[in-house]
Amino acid sequence: MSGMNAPLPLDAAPAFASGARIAEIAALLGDPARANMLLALMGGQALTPGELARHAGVSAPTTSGHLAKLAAAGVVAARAQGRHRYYRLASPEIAEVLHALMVAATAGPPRHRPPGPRDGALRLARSCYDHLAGRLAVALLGALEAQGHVRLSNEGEAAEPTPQGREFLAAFGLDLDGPGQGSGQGSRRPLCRTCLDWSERRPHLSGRLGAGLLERLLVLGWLTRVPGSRALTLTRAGEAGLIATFHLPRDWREGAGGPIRVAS
Amino acid sequence: MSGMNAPLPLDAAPAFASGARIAEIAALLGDPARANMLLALMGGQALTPGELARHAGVSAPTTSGHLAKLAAAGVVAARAQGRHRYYRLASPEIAEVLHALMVAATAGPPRHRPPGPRDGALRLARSCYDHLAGRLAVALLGALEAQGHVRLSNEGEAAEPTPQGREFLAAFGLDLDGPGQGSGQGSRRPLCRTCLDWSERRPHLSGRLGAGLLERLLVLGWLTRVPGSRALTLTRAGEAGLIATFHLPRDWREGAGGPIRVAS
DNA sequence: ATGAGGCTTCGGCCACGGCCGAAACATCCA
DNA sequence: TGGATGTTTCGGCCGTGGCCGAAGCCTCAT
Repeated sequence: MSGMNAPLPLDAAPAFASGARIAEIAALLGDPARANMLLALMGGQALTPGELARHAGVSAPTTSGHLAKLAAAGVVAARAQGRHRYYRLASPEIAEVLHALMVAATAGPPRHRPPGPRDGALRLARSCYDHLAGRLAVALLGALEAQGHVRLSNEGEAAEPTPQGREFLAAFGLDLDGPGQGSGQGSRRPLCRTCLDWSERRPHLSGRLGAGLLERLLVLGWLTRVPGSRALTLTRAGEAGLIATFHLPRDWREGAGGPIRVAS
Repeated sequence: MSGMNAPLPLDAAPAFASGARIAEIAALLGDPARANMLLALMGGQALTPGELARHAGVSAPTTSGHLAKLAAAGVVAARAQGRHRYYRLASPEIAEVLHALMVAATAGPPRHRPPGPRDGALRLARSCYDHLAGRLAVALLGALEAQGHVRLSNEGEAAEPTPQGREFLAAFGLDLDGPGQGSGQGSRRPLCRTCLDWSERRPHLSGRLGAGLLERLLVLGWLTRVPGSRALTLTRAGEAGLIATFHLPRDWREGAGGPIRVAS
């Protein structure tokens, strides 16, 4: 055995998940209003009850009640700030659950799935909890791999930065050894993972690396958030920067599914 | 870009998961009775309504109603066989959701988590949907790695069989190029993945390789199922075989958390 | 200080859905 | 052919929980 026997705190208590506790969480995600709120929170930004109420299409009192339940169960966490209360997903584990649900929801039977109006922009670039997703994310991972900064293995299931890649990313402003806000239990969040992009059906980067990359791109102003949506816009400076720095191919908008028309 | 641009059928329809559909699935998992049924099905065996009724602690009519709903939504699938109807989880995607829920349920706040009676046996070896989990699974992966049959990377996030390992596993009776029963949409299930063992907090093998391995171990009689439980028993022949063939360390029962006491 | 905006609490309405017992249906066995 | 076993359908009971409007708080702006 090699490094996999890292000093993980096993003693913590490996009790088994009870059906009751699972049902408790799932039931909270199982209400349309709450599901829409949580889906909005998957954008990664903390949102106020008012914004969440609009997302869910219910009144403020109803929203307040929902949020209280979600917070009590540890699904979301709140942070008071002046006159507002900002809610966010409580942990990466919860984001995992929502992600798995999204995959199952799309992979399922071919029911009627009305393509929403903003789909075009969402498919190009969006935030997924704390990292970048969409065609841009897929293309970016491709570019990183082509440059030898990241090595993919196992049919795209796994990714790992190369030594040269670490240097490159550090120069870009990423601290790969940072704390990485894992959820409790002392479990450190993995540095680099792939996450199946559920619109592109191809992997993109997640984990601490993916999160740091998105943060950096936002700070640089290369990407900007679209208010009230998970969609992200690639600025002109951003596109130029990504092409110059990451060698993003100029035709990245042309994926295997053809170019995406962004609704005007 | 490398092999990651495999011929995946993108045209299939990358519509976005709606809150409604997500809520529909989550609501189905959000009832204690149904959650317990699905947890039982996570054992990987197809079960009859009667068995599921006992697992859930509800009457037969109630169970029947639950199963009808789950089947209609594509969460479970049924197969009639004589006087019995065998139910199983409908897809790996659903198993993924349940797994994420189990992780979230254990990782959450330290609520009271009564350790069940069969915990000891479960922690040693159990089935997880279609592959092996528990301390034995973790030790087995460690042995495979030590023998150079599998290469782990990225903090245990990823695993991949080496050429030598493929040969070894083929000799053991595994067909690594088999179809692999992925769920619809032509998406082929990954060959080899790791899955965080949520009792050991360490990775073990899943994917087609993990599934094939468990199947083979059961066929050989090295592992046997404990009726009415997800627990698996390592037979004397099995332990000897694993030590001889896989070089499983003799003291595999002694994990980082100390030996496990199996309730008598 | 006074008002405005945002959020929460309270009270009450109503529907959805889980639960069971009884009975119908299906399948296998004798 | 009859009876035993497993499964589903039907009917009815009842609790849980989502929803809103009105009113109360709190925080900030004027």
